[in-house]
Amino acid sequence: MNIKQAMQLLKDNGHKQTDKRADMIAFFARIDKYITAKEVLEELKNRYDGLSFDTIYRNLSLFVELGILEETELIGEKHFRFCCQTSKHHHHFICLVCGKTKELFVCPMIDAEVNLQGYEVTGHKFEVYGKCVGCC
Amino acid sequence: MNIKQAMQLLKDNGHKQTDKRADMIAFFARIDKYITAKEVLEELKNRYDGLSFDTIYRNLSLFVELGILEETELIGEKHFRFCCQTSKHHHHFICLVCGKTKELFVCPMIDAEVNLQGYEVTGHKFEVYGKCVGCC
DNA sequence: TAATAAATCGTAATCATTCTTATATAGGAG
DNA sequence: CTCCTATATAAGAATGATTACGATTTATTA
Repeated sequence: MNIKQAMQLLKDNGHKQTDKRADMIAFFARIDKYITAKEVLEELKNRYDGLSFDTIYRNLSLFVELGILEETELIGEKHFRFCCQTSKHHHHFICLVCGKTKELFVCPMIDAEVNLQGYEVTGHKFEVYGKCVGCC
Repeated sequence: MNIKQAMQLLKDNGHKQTDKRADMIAFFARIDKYITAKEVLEELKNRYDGLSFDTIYRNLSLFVELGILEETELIGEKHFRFCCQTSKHHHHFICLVCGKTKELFVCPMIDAEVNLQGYEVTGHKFEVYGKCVGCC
């Protein structure tokens, strides 16, 4: 994912390209790690006086829905990050201190599905948690 | 994990063996799937008038801490299940309709760790989601 | 430029979970 | 068996994240 693509996705799905959305997307592209809704709010509050968190939350879900952001639950709170550029299927190591990630290209799904005949598989999650090199 | 073991773990760690704890543990052993705190509360409320949800929550975290229960976040809510008898490291397919699980004995961690030199790995999660045979 | 559908604000409401304080109880010491 | 003390519990308030809502504003396009 990149900024242009993301803005285009909004338009293509009948959504408006507002300054706040552009700023949110630019922020995610720049920071490139998992952050909370609160962190997004803090960042944008500087530029937009009286910014409502309803706006942040609504846009976060919209972005996830459109495939602009990916979402995961860390320590009881939703975290979001800009979808990777990498087109190949992969998973993440996630630093629980700073939220930075590292792509992991191993995936056990092919092996797992052999044992799931008759089951309807709708998704899977493989995440490795710890401290990144910078946070150790 | 089994009921006897669980009760013994309480005693060994200086906790009291109350009727409510015994009932919670028995319930988890019997139902054998992922359930929410609310479902535990509903079950025990029949037997204990004026049961506080604080009691449920406190005991749930205690049980997780002692390794009696395992915990995961499904659809924005914590779910708990009795730890499997199986001693071998494994993961789960989880039915998002009924909470039932199926053990999966593939794990990508060995392969993943090769790419995580210099990182401190503290945990990992591999879960497959969908509908079980009974819920399809 | 006007019309309109979508976005935003401000705030209230909700939902799961945790905290607090007073009371009750399990389990060990005597 | 009885008392003592640390632990557990009840009741409800408090918290923190998230969602909902009616009124207002704004981006788009015709």
